[in-house]
Amino acid sequence: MKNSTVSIPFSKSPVYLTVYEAIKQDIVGGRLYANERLPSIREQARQLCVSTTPVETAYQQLMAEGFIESRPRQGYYVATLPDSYSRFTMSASKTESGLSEKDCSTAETYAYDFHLAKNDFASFPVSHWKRLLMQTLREEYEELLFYGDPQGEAGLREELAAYLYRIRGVVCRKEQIVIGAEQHLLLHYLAILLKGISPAVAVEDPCYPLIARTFQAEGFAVLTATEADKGIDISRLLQSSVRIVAVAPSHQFPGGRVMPINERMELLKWAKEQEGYIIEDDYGGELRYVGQPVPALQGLAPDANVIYVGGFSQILAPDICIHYLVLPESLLAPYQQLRRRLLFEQSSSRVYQRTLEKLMKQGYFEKHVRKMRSLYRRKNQELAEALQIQFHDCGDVLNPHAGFHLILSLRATASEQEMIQAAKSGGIRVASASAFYADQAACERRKRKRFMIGFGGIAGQRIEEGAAQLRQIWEPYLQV
Amino acid sequence: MKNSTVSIPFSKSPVYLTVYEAIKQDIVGGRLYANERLPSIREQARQLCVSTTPVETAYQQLMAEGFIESRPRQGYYVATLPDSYSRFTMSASKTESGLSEKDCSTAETYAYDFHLAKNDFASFPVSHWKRLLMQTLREEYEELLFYGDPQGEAGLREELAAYLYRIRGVVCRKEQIVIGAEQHLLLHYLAILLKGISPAVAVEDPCYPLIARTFQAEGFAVLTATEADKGIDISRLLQSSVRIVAVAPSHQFPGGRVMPINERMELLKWAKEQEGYIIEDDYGGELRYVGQPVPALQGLAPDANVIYVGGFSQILAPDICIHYLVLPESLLAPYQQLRRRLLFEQSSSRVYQRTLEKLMKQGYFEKHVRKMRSLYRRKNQELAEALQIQFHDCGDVLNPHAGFHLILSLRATASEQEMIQAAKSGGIRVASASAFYADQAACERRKRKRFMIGFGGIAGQRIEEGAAQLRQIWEPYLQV
DNA sequence: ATGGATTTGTCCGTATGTATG
DNA sequence: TCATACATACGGACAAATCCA
Repeated sequence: MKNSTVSIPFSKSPVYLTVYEAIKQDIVGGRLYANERLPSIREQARQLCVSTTPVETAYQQLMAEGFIESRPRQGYYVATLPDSYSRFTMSASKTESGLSEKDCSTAETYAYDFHLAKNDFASFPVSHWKRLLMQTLREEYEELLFYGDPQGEAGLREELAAYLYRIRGVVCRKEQIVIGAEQHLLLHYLAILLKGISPAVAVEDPCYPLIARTFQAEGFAVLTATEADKGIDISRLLQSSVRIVAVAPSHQFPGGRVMPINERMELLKWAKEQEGYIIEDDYGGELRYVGQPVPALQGLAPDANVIYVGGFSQILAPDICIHYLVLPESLLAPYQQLRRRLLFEQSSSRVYQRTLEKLMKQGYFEKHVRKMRSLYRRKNQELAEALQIQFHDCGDVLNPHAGFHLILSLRATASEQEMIQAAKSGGIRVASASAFYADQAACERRKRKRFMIGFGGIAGQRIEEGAAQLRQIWEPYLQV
Repeated sequence: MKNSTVSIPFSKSPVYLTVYEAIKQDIVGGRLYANERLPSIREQARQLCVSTTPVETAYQQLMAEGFIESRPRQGYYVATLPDSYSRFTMSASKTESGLSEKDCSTAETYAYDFHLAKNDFASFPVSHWKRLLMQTLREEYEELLFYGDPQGEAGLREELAAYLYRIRGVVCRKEQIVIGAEQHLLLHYLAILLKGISPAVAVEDPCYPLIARTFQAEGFAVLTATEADKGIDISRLLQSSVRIVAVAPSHQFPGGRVMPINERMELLKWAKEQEGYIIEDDYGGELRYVGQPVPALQGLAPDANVIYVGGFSQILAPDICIHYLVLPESLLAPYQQLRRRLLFEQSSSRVYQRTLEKLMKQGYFEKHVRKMRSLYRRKNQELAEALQIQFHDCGDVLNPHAGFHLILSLRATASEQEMIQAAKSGGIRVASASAFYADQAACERRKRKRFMIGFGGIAGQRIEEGAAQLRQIWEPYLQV
């Protein structure tokens, strides 16, 4: 019988762990062979000059992990390990890989940042939110620590249903609303729910690609339901077997086109006759700067198969992590089934949900929406005017009526990518609109280049300067 | 030219909205035909005895929504609507449907609730959490209102990597960690990432069905990698073409089996040789009541293709909504690609992430884990003893070493469902273990029925009573 | 056919009551 | 309390289309 090499150095960690580690390493390192007998607990304890307790604990732990086994009244024996062990050494490879994190950080700084996602979250009603948040923590926290309604807090859904009716003309019961922490997640549920409907989904051209990508990942084919920049082509839908259409009727991306009422009606008629489904993307539908917000498609036919999609990330702040679906009655039972099948839980914080409910109930949310609307209206107008002045001789500002950006259409000789790079070199961030069109080649051929100029992230006073700077940088490329 | 039926009643709402609504209803109701000319702004204003402005505003809004069109210097004309309009009347159908909400509420009350999901969240370190949360709100809120790192806050991931190394033996860099608000969501990402690897995934028998269901929804076939209650059968894996295996090595569900080291080694060897992937579900891996927590499989071979899955819902509270994956290096680039393709955002609140980071950095989290462990250890032991006393003549308590529940194995004449119903009638909630086995028929045939008895949601003092009550209720079914 | 008067959509400066901070 | 901002409403100016003597 060979002695194991255990010895106890000075150490802060408990004795039994030291013993455990030492024997484990002996086994791993091949210094103790399979089926070899370990010293008995008493003997080991004597050798190490400790009591039997830590040795026994160490042996228990080793046994629990399968390193050794106990043969009652015989002793502890080393278990049989595959000989390939040494291949998997604990190489604590904490070295940095070459993987850059540039996509993660938004640390790049621009003198003039006309990016889209950069919204004016600074106008978030911080003080009210904090106060209501603390109130929730104070008054309801015990209850909220436990699992809640997987579909979302009933109170919030009730408040939301009322809000959607008042401001967006959406007609629904709170039972139709599904709360979730992320857009893709909710659309993923939806894609699964609609899997039996048709193998393809139709989207607008152009459009924000989120819905298309999510459905694509779920195995759907994607086709366009429109000619570029035109309305929905019903005959096209009828020719194909597609029975799911995704639209953004109150603010098509990126151009901001509003779907006219007759197109809405035709789409609803199509859905009714073909038993099709309409996904209504209404992100930012509250923000319209000319006249009233255009009521949602869903409200025209509350009993039709329209799924309304919205959220609070843009209008309030991303930290809220609350988005929602409004499901038609026909999808309620399937959704409940799906939930039980996939075993998902609510992904949004109950505390945040309750706080948001208070914010809405007490009217602060609607106030905030109005404030945002007027703030953005001003910036939108300033930007439109500044661009008009700078580029009136070679282009136009399109549809500056809603959203967080507008479209600058220019007669130019260079490609959009070249011009964006030039702007970037000059410290200005703008984006191309072409990326969102189905036919990239057609965009290339177009004489008129289109850029998305966001006004969310830039200070009002810097808009005019930024526009002038942009004109100067782009001067060589423009066709006056 | 026909007069429209607009009239202005006493009303709180603005004139222009009244006019807008009236004309809209006239068009919708068919009282105004397509291409019909509306009264000019001035004429309409005269008739209504208002100024031109509200009329003009109303017309603008109607135009924006596509109900009417303007022919400059000629007049406004009603647009062409599909004749099917009347079918889509604004039926404000706010009636209650028969749809019950029973699945949503957890309102059912039991005298003795031995349910699993009901944890002792009451021991959540509320005061520390609140304090740190407020600190975050005070000091970092402006920054946190904007979009953050889509993979999760770097600071939290760093802290988490250190914690996982200390407590679970997981070896990883923060770049490998992906934060998300929900288990299914993260597993959904993972399923897409692994789509090219193999068309099937192998799971343990029994196991918690979350991973299987998620992968199934993503189109994977699911097969079992074990005989019921046995270890992973490598030859079985080799026979099939499966190259993805999901396991819970530190605490198999529901029995609590710990995967012995040689099985771990063989599994890792299999993964290396077959270029397979191992998904290590480590929910509740921190909670072991006998000896130390068993280190994670991932740490045995940090450079192998092991995906470690964990979260804070069970150990802290569901409200946190923070879960995580630890990806192997081979999946980092594919993950970044996926993120750009699917355009998903971070689904967990940045404020919560930062607060959790502080909770961990300042040691409160580990303190909490230790507290939970000793609390659950006590309750676990009390329950095990109580059940042992009550049922020693007709069954056993299996493996009461970890997790939030233990298994009561009983010789009984009735089916598990019958007995659960009987318990329910007596005000006691317990669950069946059979639901988690692949072969349901085999479970039926088994003489020994298995129940999952949770101790999370029940007060320590009520355990003994509850066990006695349960014995009394089940008396008729037992085979002594 | 024609030129002037009228009507039209469109744009703009201003006033008022209400809400906000 | 007071100053400010906003939504709403008023009335007029302009240029293009239309009508009519």
